[in-house]
Amino acid sequence: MTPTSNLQPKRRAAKVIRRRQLIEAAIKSIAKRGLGDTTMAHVSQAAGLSQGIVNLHFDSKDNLLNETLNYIRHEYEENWRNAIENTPDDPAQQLAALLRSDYNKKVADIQKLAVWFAFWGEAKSRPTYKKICQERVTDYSQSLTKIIDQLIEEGEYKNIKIPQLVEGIIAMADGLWLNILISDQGFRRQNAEAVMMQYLCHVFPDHQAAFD
Amino acid sequence: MTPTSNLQPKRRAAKVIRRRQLIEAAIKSIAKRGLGDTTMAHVSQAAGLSQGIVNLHFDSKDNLLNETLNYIRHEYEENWRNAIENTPDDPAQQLAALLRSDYNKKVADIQKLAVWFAFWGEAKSRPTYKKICQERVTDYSQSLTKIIDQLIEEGEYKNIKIPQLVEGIIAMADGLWLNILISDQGFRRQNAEAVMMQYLCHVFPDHQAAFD
DNA sequence: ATTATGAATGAATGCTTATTCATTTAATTG
DNA sequence: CAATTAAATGAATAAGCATTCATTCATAAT
Repeated sequence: MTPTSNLQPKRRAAKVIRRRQLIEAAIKSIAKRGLGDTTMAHVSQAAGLSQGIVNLHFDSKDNLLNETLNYIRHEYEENWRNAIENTPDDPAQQLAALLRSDYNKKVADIQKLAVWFAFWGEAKSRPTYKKICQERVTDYSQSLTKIIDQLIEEGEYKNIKIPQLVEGIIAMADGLWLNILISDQGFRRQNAEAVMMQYLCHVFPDHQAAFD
Repeated sequence: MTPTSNLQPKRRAAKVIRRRQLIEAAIKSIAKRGLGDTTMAHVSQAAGLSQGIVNLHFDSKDNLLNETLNYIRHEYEENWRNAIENTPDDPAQQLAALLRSDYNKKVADIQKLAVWFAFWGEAKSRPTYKKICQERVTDYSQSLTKIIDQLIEEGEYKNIKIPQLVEGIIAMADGLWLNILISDQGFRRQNAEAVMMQYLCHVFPDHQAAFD
């Protein structure tokens, strides 16, 4: 038996809750001050707890940050998988739902975007960050490709290079996040959604109804 | 007369050269270690100079980083303005040239991309970074809009919402940079260019010749 | 009620790092 | 060839920070 499996249910629950609480405090601090200026003291204070608390639950700062990135990645994936599941089994509608999900209040929240960009900014020199960021894209593009395959067959579209279209859509989706993050209040989630939908209208002109 | 204008030519030149040298050392270090792990010692060592040299030429680390961002922003702008100037006065060709310029060896170099993302990652909490990043986009989108206006008139395209198209193109351009940065050797500059050109083909089907 | 165990605290530690500045080196001038 | 001025050095300083751990607090078990 491992030490953790000896814990009583209530205590084990408390541990999970505290970890989430600290991750959310980390997100807040990263959004407020950036990754570079976020200290352990900031995180523990934001959580209303004491200095040593992060080391107690995550061993190190590095580990906390890895888990923070993992957390928003899973939240992101859960969000788009939900969107697909709760949409009728029609390619065009599914495509619209998948891409609209990127501009949900939950995931396109300005704090979460700040965190994504903070980690992307360090990804080149941090293999762990890079890997998690890559995983996010591979899962997403698999689902996206499947839906587009169906839509192209259904609509008998010609001359569409699928991998390039998928890469283009994902690129635009990320770039619109940047626009939301950087622009001063001018560019919002709904705006980003509209830009993406116009793109889809151009590529799939016979299915414009789904993208309005 | 200001103190600097009293300087002899040789020494004044040296000062400018040293500053550029230090900025380039900063770029190298940021690409290698990230913004968060880049220290003054790293920068001065990369430049082959002594500890205090950055403070001598830039006063502070903050200032060096601001100037570094400024530097790549100007390089970026110079690059696309050159591309437009060296292209025949035809909207479709100019559009292609402008967008291809984003994937030049010079500006889409992996080190420079790492620097862009490093600063974007901190932009939310650093007004100076944010401002410079915004300026980059406003200048670019003005030129882009002008060219697209012409192309739409020439081609008599209907139902194109110009501001949204411009935002979409810029978003895709930035997102493709992210793809180059994050993907392990899989996705390269030419690949990104092809994705973008396919997008333009979809939007401007009567001008596909310019985008091949 | 008592004991045992896990959770949380926060002061102390030691390392890292930006910045300073007295000193050295190099170039320019008269 | 001095004398002057600018550029560069690098050891010393001081501030900030992650991490540790002896101690306290809270909860569960007996």
